[in-house]
This record gives sequence, C-alpha cells and structure tokens, in this order.
Amino acid sequence: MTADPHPTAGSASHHGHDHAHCIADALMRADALCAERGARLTALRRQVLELVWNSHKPRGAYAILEDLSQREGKATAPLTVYRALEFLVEHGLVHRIESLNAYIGCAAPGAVHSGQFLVCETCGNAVEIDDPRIRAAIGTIAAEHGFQVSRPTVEVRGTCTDCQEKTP
Amino acid sequence: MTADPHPTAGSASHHGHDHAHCIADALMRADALCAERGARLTALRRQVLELVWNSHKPRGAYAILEDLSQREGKATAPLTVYRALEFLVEHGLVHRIESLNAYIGCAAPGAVHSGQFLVCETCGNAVEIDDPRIRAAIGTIAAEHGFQVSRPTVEVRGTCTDCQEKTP
DNA sequence: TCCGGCGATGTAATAAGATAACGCCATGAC
DNA sequence: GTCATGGCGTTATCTTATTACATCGCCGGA
Ligand SMILES: [Zn+2]
Ligand SMILES: [Zn+2]
Ligand SMILES: [Zn+2]
Ligand SMILES: [Zn+2]
Repeated sequence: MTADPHPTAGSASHHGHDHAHCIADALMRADALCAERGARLTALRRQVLELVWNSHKPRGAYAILEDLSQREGKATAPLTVYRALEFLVEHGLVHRIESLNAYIGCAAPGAVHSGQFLVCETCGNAVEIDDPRIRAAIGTIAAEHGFQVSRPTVEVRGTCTDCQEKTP
Repeated sequence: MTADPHPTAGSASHHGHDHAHCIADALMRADALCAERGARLTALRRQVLELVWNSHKPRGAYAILEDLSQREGKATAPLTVYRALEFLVEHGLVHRIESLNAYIGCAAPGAVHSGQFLVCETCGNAVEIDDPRIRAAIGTIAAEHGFQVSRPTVEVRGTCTDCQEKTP
C-alpha cells in the first residue's frame, strides 16, 4: 500500500488536482475515525486539521497559527495550535516532519503505518509513502541490535520529478 | 559495515569503555580527513568536535555552547558553535539528529554512508548504523517515484537493550 | 613589502519553534 | 445540583537558530 493518493507521483496543488476534495476527504475520514474511537474532534481541532491540509506541503506551527488567527479574526496563542496538533498527531491524522519542524496531513489515517516521506527541497512538497521493504529493513536491523522500536522516522530529502524537469 | 565501534551494541560511557580513546580517535581521523581535503580544522572547530564527542549521546548546540564557554573561560555566542557545527556536518564529521535538534559525532567519517540512527528514548544514547538494506530500500522506492535523493534521514526511536533489561 | 581578497571569528539583535503555569468554562456522570 | 474531567484561554518563558554587520589573519599578486 503506497499511500500516495495522487496518481502523478510527487504531485501537488500546482498540478491542478481537486484539492478541495483532498481536504473534504481528510476531514471526513477524521470525523469517522474519531467517532469510532470516541475521540473528540472539536471545532478547533477540526479547523487546525483543515489548515494543515491547506496544501501538500508541510506547514510550520506558526504558519498554521497565523491562518487560524486570520480566520478567527482574533489573535490566537501558539499553545492553542500546539495542543490541537498534539491531538492530531496522537491520533495519526497528522504527521510531524522532524527535519522541517513542520506538520502535514496523513495520507492514510487509521491504517497502520510508520510515516515515511519524500520531501522535495525545491518545491517543498512532501509525499507520504509506506514501503514495506523499508519497514522490514528497519525491523530487522533493530532486532539485530536488540533494539525495541517505538517510532521510526524516515525523511528522504531530495528533488521530486517535477522539479528535476524544471532544472535539468 | 555496521559502524558501531563498540562490541556491546548500544553501549556507551556507562559501560566503562575507554571513551578517551573514542575522542582521541575521532580527532585523529578528523585531522587526517581535513588535511586530505584541504579543509581547515581550526582550533575552534576541533574544540567543538571534541565537545560533541564528550559522550555517545546527541548533544544540543546550546549544551555544547555552555561547555565551550566554560572551557574558554568566557561567554561564547551561539553563532560560534553553529558555524563550527555547520562545518563539521558538511564534512561528515558530525551528524545532526533531526528529531532531537541535536548533534552527534560520526562513527565512520570519510566512508560513504547516509546516517541512520537507533535513538534510545530512555538513556538518550544514539547508535549510528549504516544498513545497506535500508539504503537500498530507500533508493528503490525513490527511483520508483522518480525522486532524486540528496539526503536520507533515518532515525529510529525506541529502547535499547540495556534499558529494556532495566525495565522489563 | 604592501595591498587586496577571502575565509574565519566576534558581537549584537532577533526570529522561529515550543512549553510551563495558572485558571475558567462546558460537558457529562452521579 | 454537584463534582470531576477535559478542552481552551492567557501570559510568560524557554530553547533553538539565524540575520546583519564589524574585525581579524592568512595568503597570493602587484
Ligand atoms: Zn491535494
Ligand atoms: Zn500517515
Ligand atoms: Zn556517520
Ligand atoms: Zn537506553
């Protein structure tokens, strides 16, 4: 299961896909998931999730904060956003990209996966993948070291197809 | 080549290995490497490298800064440390652990490798590995996506052998 | 030798990211 | 109604990282 919902690998909004659909879909899945788990996807958290999904690029907490403040028409405190993000990450609706200090919507919430990303250094898009080979390799080597894995992080920086074509 | 120089996997200073040797060795290799490349391993940079190697735990830039200030007997600016770290990272003498905002000495400088780590959430030790299967898996999936890799990041959080034994 | 260039370092200020401490209020169980 | 819980607001503070500008020292060319 490669979790990329976009047929054109590495693509994003500039490819003119129906991103409104991406957002609506993400929100719907979140509603369903939280209902199923008895988790409270409050208005605020839902709002933050929607803002995270504003693009397929990882977004910083303070960028989200700005959006939120603007949308609410009043200044919001950083903590508000961080708390919402914490909830969303805990429930697997959002991933944190460690190497960017940024957050991105999960492409396959609910499914068991470990969060692996191809992050383009040029356009900023990040594609979530979930390659069983990588997972397996990490599991194997961890076992060899007697290491008990709790959270694997794979973030591959580089250049996506589109950006390679633009700068050959 | 699993780059762990310590026979007891995941070990560190508390195992009583000769850490002075680790440091001396790291500095020697750094000298050699920089000489070979015509890079200037200045006194300051060498000092910072030594401080990074103070343990096998990743260390924050400001922790290193404190050590440096103390050793120099005068306050040092953050930028001083960040510049030195930038140099060391560029030359592969030090790795940055993204998920910790911290820095750790490279176990195999000079050799081509991608920096993969097993990071214990309990004791803070980080063991550098360089598993060809992980590298290969990342290479394969990147190719499948037409993605050109520049810097793969693999940071596996979890619990090391020692810490598992202590808390069964 | 003197000069100009360049890379390394010093200094100060500030940006960006994240958390701590405290309290109020809505919800729901009893 | 009462109480406990969890979510949210407010304020202050902390950690991490960078920007802007000045200075120093080394080295090659005039
Ligand atoms: Zn989309
Ligand atoms: Zn995901
Ligand atoms: Zn290394
Ligand atoms: Zn440990």
